[in-house]
Amino acid sequence: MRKIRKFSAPEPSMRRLPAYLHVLTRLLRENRLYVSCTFISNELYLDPTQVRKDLALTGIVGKPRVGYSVEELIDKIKAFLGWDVQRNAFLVGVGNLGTALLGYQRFRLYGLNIVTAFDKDPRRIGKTIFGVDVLHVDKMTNLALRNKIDIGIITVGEDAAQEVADLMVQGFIKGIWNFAPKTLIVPDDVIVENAQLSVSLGVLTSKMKLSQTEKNMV
Amino acid sequence: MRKIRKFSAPEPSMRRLPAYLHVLTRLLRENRLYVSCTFISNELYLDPTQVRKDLALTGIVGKPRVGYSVEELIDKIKAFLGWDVQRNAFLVGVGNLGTALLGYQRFRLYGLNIVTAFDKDPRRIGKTIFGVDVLHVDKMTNLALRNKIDIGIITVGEDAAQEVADLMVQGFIKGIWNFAPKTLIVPDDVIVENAQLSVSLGVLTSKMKLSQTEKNMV
DNA sequence: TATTATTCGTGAATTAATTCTCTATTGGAG
DNA sequence: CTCCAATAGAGAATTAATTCACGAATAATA
Repeated sequence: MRKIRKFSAPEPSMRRLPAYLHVLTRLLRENRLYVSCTFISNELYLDPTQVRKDLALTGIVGKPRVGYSVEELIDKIKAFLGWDVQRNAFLVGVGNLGTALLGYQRFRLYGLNIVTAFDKDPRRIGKTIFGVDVLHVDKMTNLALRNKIDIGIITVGEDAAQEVADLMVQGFIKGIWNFAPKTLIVPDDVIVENAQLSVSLGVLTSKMKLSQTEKNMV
Repeated sequence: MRKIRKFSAPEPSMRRLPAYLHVLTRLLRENRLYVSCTFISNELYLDPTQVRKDLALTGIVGKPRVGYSVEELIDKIKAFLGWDVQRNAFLVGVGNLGTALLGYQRFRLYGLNIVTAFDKDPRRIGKTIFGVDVLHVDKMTNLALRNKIDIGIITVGEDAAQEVADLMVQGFIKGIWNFAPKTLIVPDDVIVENAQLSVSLGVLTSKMKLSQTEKNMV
């Protein structure tokens, strides 16, 4: 029996999907037509059943003894991640990180199209960075309403983050990608994904510390 | 009975700790001496028991009816995350993202000190970016051996990532912070933390898609 | 054509993480 | 001084995620 599409997926699974895509695009370049869970699990040091269950989320159906079609699998994963459609985004905060994101070509692969950037600093306003115009943040809400913007990227400091989020909500932006070290308050129908660098660094340094402690004990 | 320090911690807990720190440093600025789990859980929309268990990982002891000492809690969390000591780091790949990381002042708060940057592109070598010298990547391994480098930050493309990781391993770097969209192969005693932007973006766009589907059904 | 090895898919078992429930403590109010 | 309300802490119960075990399908091989 076919399972009914769930409205949520395990977040750990979602976080693994992009890694599968990296392996798969390489295989596509190498002109491989089929791939098995076993192969992917070896490449990424994961349990094969886990890979199978993750891939099943996308609705892919494999052939026993053969595996999955590489091309089809890529399409299904992209579709599952929502990377099969283009999404227009506004970016607020053209500091170092914001600038880097504006220049990150790879976002095209994920359907992310940064349309315009915003800032408060007059020295930045009026510039064009990697082909993206920088306007005053006051203009954002109205432009978002007029142009149907899907995603708001917040790369301002923690002090301004909530304020910027409020403006995005007013502009009917339904997805916020928040790089500021601040927990944002938004209505229920707005999705916030936090992408603080500190989280990742904390996991690394914490693990380094723990492994150091372990070594001292042995 | 006092629990013996574990050698590992739930990764979801580790990932929440930096958010606690954001709240706590704000409270410290506001001169608050004590804070309860209930307060923190309200700020961050988390379950109070979850907060309590997370904080317990750090070894903090609270007072009933009062809560935890803000200052002490900050120190314990920082210690648990390994942010109480300074770690020297090399960064390889001075593109947009690498440059942004070099200019990210906040890393000081986490004890991360980027000593030198490396690249292969002759146009970048010899420059000084945000006070950090850029050298040819061939010099990295020897310099790492001589200077005792704790962390290697990889901000090169996927094609060069493994090669760079190998050089870091040769230089006795025990922690790798990998921004390249590639799964790295390293010895057991080296810790790799992946920080691909695509993962976070995938969670956001995937959730946006799922919430859209849900809406269409209702 | 029959056999074998590989792989998918699924349900069960296990392990990890979260949430619930209760007890003990303690500062403040009456 | 006594009672009350807020809170930490710890163990139990629940839920989520991972891993195990096995049956069914199928391409390759003898």
